[in-house]
Amino acid sequence: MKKLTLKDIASHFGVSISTVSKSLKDSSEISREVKVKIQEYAKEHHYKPNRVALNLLNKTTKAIGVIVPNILNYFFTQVFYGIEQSANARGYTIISCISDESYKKELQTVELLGSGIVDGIILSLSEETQARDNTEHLQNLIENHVPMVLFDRVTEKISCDKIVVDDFEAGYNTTKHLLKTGCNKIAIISTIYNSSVGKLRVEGYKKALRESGFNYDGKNVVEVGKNEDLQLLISLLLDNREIDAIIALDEMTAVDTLNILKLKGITVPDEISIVGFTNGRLSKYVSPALTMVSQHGKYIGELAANILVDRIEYEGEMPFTTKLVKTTLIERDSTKKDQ
Amino acid sequence: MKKLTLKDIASHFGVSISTVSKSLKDSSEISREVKVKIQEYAKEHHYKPNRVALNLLNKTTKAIGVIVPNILNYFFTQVFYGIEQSANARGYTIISCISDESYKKELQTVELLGSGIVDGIILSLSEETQARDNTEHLQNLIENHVPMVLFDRVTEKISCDKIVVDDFEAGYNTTKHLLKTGCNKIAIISTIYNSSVGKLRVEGYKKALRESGFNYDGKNVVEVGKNEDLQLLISLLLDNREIDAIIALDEMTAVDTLNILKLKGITVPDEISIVGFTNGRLSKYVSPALTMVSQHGKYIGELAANILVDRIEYEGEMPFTTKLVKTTLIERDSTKKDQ
DNA sequence: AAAATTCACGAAAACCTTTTCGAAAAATTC
DNA sequence: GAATTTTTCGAAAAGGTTTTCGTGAATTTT
Repeated sequence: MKKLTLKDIASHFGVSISTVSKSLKDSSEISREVKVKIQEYAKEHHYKPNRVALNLLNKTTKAIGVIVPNILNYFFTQVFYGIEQSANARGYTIISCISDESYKKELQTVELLGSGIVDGIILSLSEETQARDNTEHLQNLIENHVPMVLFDRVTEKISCDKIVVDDFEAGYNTTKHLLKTGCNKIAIISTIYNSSVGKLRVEGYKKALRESGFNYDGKNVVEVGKNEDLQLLISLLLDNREIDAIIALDEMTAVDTLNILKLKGITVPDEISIVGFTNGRLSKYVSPALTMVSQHGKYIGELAANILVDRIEYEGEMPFTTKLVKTTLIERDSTKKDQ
Repeated sequence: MKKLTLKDIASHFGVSISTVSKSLKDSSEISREVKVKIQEYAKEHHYKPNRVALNLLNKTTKAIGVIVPNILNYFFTQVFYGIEQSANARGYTIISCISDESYKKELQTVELLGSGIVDGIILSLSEETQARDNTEHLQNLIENHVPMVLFDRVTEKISCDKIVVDDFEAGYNTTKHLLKTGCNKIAIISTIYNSSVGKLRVEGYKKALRESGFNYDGKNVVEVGKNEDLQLLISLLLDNREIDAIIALDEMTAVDTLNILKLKGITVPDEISIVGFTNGRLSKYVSPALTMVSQHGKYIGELAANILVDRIEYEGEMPFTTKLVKTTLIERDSTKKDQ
């Protein structure tokens, strides 16, 4: 019933455990005769060395833990895919966990992964963690010398390697682009106003407006909570102020917004332009196809995995780095052409 | 630089390892005085028991391995989400791997996970594995007494717990439904003709046709390879035969088909109806919104995790079960109303 | 034939933790 | 004060593997 161990094989042949171990490693210390019979027996019974024992022995697991807030979000799926690819290429397995945007779950997961079952951790903060600004659990990790890479949703309080999207620039650039196409009454719809990412995009947006001589109007930034009615909020927005462009900070909201505008008989992009964040699978297929900001999720994942493995495998001191990944605007049909 | 162990704490206080271990477990064997000073020291230095050592000791890891062919496919993402939820609720962590539809990668992953780092495995076969019909690696797993649950893409050659979508019935029902709406020149577009799933759907389709007195015409089943041009294949199909409905066996293809038909000036559903498989995020948002077959991915994931954990934790003998999960047709605007 | 070398294997430590059992010291009972 | 109990701690095993070192036997060298 139980798994075959070296000890089992040893007692079967009346030899020592070391002899079996060496035989299976084809060591020259063992006579040909003994080696082959042990090797054959092992192969026949599908012997596999117990990895847990090896992990303990080697003090390394060749695994990295990944904690993402939400796997149903396409950006994170892409990052995850990138991590998996790169980590695998470098001989590491992935242990993946979902924090579900919950601080508690993130905490539990971090504690679990920090207890030796992985060689390092890649993490993007849950929204609740960012809202509470409670990062003690991560500080513990650092003090326990667990290598860590933070991506996308990061915190200044922890010093470690980080990869961030240039969300400030992204907000700035998309706003600039909309201004160039003749829009200047630009609204933002944010579902992530608690996260660093959301705030940075809004800041970039403000800067672009100011630079072009338009003053920033806080009322044009609509915050949508978890169970709030987007349709209602958009109606409210449009009734109260004149709007000629909307920036939606996630893909779902961008698509929803498009549909709501269509329902209201508003033509996109003639009356109102739309730009969304996260270039996922939806935006290409709706009509008009949506202009989106790509954050290059897969690339970020690959980068994160490589940086982490570098740190795990490098013996000496290494300064922490923060990589800034630029976004790309993918122009489709929900915005007017640049003149 | 290294992690704090019981031994370190022991030598710091000049006591034995057992004393430290017991102190941290608040054992009554240890004097209050000694206990508190050790507990405080441990807390201060963020001591965490090494999980790898515990795993070895307990011969259990409280982790389950998940191998899916493709994480970018929404069905698998959903299953994954379900597994994560249920496994977590029962105290298990997930180690997730992607086989990328490759036999080789599946093999490697199975070997890795089978070596003691997880208590059980949940797996859906890669397409290549199914095409080759090579399941030796899974047989080894069984012989090594690693509990396993196969889902969606399964094989008869391995006896273990399985969860399958009733793809035969799904193919049958969608065809029946299309027939009822007045379509009887129904084509199928399959990107998964090598997989059990794809074949079953086509079989169900055949049965429905025969039952209604239409004879099955193999030429109406279009197989689309990885790099083939869908647009071309659809044109070919429509030029050669009269078609009034198309069943697409995955979501991407359904959406693509819709766009191709629109491009050709064919109205959906008046001239041609479309039904797609996998009720993901795309189908709701295209116009007309697509009628889709939902396979209840999240539910399947939850079921898989629960069955696996049951088997892991149950001591005695338990017969293997195969659960058949029924699909649901989600009617939207790409099919005509039932009369 | 004695000395040196090679061969073939076993013992034991190390990785870290928990737990059982034993034992010394302290406290209690008579 | 002697006998008994309680308190408090340590030694050791177990989990599975790898690796270093040691040892006896066989072989080779002189």
